[in-house]
Amino acid sequence: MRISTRGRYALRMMLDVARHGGKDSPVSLASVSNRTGISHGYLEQVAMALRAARLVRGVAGRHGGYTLTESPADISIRQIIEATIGPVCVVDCIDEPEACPRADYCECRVVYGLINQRIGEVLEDFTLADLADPSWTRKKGEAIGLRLTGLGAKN
Amino acid sequence: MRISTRGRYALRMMLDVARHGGKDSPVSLASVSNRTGISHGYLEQVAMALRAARLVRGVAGRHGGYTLTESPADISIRQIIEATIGPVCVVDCIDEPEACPRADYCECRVVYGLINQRIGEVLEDFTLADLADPSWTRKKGEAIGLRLTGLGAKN
DNA sequence: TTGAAATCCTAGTTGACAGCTAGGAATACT
DNA sequence: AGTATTCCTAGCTGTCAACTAGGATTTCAA
Repeated sequence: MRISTRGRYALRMMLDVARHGGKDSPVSLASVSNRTGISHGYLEQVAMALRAARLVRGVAGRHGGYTLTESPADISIRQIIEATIGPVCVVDCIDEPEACPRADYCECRVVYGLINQRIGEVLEDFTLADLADPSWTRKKGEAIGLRLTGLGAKN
Repeated sequence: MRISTRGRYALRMMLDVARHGGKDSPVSLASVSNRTGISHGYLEQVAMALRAARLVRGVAGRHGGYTLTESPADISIRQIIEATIGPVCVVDCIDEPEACPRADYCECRVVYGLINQRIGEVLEDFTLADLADPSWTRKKGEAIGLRLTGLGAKN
């Protein structure tokens, strides 16, 4: 029941690109790496996945880097996560009933389906723009009782 | 983002015990193994975790087995899952801010917290009694668009 | 009192995969 | 020509899920 670092790095990277880049000013992975502390090599792999999903555009060569293909308000967290770690699917039998011979009459599958749906909802409901907005983050953070002292202090 | 087989087996076992056992008629792992197809040896490990969490009581010796310590309506899915795979925690930084130096000002953490909360809610809201009830299962299954033909046909 | 059927407990095995690193293209600006 | 970037593939390593194996202990019944 974990979100892999790959998916989390993708979120960090997208947030960084949203903040430090513009339509015609790509953000280099070297700078993302500096700010986030994620290794350049690993970032490349994450970036490739994001590019394949058309969430970012790569600009090779000097002064190159990555730009968002859409406005942050139009990029859901779900798109970012699924681009890097695949479809949200807590158990194979949800998407592929044939994966489990018990699928046809399995009560547990309903529970897994419910969980899957809820996770999808959260991911779908929020966008990169929400994440980038300190007031949103603070509000939501308080709502679930997270201690967050220095919001937006870095990166 | 997966639910491990360990947790799923626990759910299957508890459902099986709820259905085939009574207060004074324990269900043996051999019979659970026969009905569910889960190996006896692995079931033992799952059962030990459930026992440690006081969800089942073990009765050694001939005609022994396991009984539920409470009525199915009083056992939440969450208790079963957490007994076997630990606390629901999609990312370490939620429960232990010190696990990540960025925790204090990390926007992503809010998203993870939200996801974590929702997962917990589903798990908390439903009980073993719900799962054991075919009408509940059918209703919820339809609500999320799952194809379920032979509900309750086996086990 | 012996044996069968059960839980109880620990240790070891195996394969997969997350999470990287390394190294070398190709590309584009100065 | 040189430098800073993306682009792409291959390999490495440790961890962990998912078992298997084997034995000790408990209980009951013939």
